[in-house]
Amino acid sequence: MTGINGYIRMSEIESFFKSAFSVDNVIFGFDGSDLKVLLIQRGAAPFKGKWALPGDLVYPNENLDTAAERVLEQLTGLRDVYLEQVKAFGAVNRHPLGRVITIAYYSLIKISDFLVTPASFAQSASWHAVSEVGELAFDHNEILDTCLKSLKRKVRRAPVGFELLPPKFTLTELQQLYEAILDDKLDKRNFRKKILSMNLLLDLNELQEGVAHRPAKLYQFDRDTYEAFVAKGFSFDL
Amino acid sequence: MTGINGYIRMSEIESFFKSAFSVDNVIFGFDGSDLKVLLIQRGAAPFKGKWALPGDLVYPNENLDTAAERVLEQLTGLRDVYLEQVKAFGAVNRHPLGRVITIAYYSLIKISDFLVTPASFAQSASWHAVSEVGELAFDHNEILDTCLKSLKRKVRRAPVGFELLPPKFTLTELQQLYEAILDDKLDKRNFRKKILSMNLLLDLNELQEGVAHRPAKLYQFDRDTYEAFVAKGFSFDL
DNA sequence: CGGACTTATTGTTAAAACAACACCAATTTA
DNA sequence: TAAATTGGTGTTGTTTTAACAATAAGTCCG
Repeated sequence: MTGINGYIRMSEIESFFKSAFSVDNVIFGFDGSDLKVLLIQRGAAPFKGKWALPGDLVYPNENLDTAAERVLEQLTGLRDVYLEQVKAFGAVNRHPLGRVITIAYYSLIKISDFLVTPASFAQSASWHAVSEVGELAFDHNEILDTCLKSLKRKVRRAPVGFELLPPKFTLTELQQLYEAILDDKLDKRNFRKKILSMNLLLDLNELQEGVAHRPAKLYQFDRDTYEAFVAKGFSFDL
Repeated sequence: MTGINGYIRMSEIESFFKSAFSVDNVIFGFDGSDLKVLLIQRGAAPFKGKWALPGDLVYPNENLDTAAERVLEQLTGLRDVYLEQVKAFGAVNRHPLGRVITIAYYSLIKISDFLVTPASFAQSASWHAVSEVGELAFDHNEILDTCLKSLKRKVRRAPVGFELLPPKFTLTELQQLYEAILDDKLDKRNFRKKILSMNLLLDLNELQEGVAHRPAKLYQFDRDTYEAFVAKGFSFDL
């Protein structure tokens, strides 16, 4: 159906409208060696003091995606960020204060863009290596797991990894990012061959600076070429 | 967050609890040549008379998956069926009578099992070829599209196609199923080679009966072997 | 019973993708 | 100028994929 289909009485309808929904956002970042997730420390019950995914109730006149964007912006000040809906979590008792289902999203942000923390509650937000996250509030461990699996799948089939890197990056940095996400070592020569053969990287003819060894060439993701390829049925595959 | 995090007033909380959620279920079947979807004709406003996906509001103390199973069982009488959550749809105005977000699922059933229609509203349910579905109620065309895309992806990476076939089937039937889902012709020899090399089919040493031509061998999906493979990290890929 | 009809079954080959592997180059620093 | 560090590059054998067509086993009809 969806909804009110004539087979339930009006008095019953009201009891259905006693639920709420929220969005929770798994915000991923990459610091050069680890895949990280942005968590907040809860300042109020329930689960006061526990680490949790940033999230909020969805306003009555707000679209789900908009709510997820709002949560992200309130916490990081960032807009126009890569955002993907993953799954709804709706176990009856997942929220101690009532029936709340939550729609899980993940975002990919450039960790270096996250300098200030505009929202009032943000002073208690911090990055945690995904591999070292402890017990979270609510069912947030399950949500994080699901989003991480979803990211692993996604990153092999669409060039979303670039969302986590600064605009200019080296091939080694890119490889380290993939290794962190996939939790697996990749062969350097094969990786470079494959990535470069896709023609999605623009060689900037610039070199790294300030490193104590041979500087690497800097590249930039060529979004225009990518979108032209996609339009023609090209599929990224790693 | 999830929920009530201390940054909104109680009076505001109540207004959040004026929303409802539903599940909608894209029930796929296969009739030997077309991929089909089970639709119901709405008997009440809104969208009275329009075809729609079967769905219902989620009971206050009911899990999402359970609700999707219930919708399926009420319509078809079937239980223990392949069911997958796909996405939440929550545009503010998607439901004319209030804020209702819906969680979309798809199910895969053996069309031959669907003989009787126990639910009272089921007399108006019928199978429609996916390629010929017209305009549906609500945002159900979008939901159907999304579920179909999800099925196409899934069917290449996990052996779920078997859920749509009777227990005994021929390789040609299996191939036709894949062709219907993927909307693409496959090479017969390559298809058979690939499928058989996975060792997921049990040769029953039986032949088709009642066909006006050379009868084909019958096979059965070997779920035990599949699960043993999965446990060892094997991945189905078509 | 034989020929026409229909679908089932099977193998080869060339091209592409993949996996495994090691050495020299460029820069900084001591 | 030598040591340390990371950057960059090719080849080969193996596997996978894609393209392609002839024979086999039954049924049906005359």
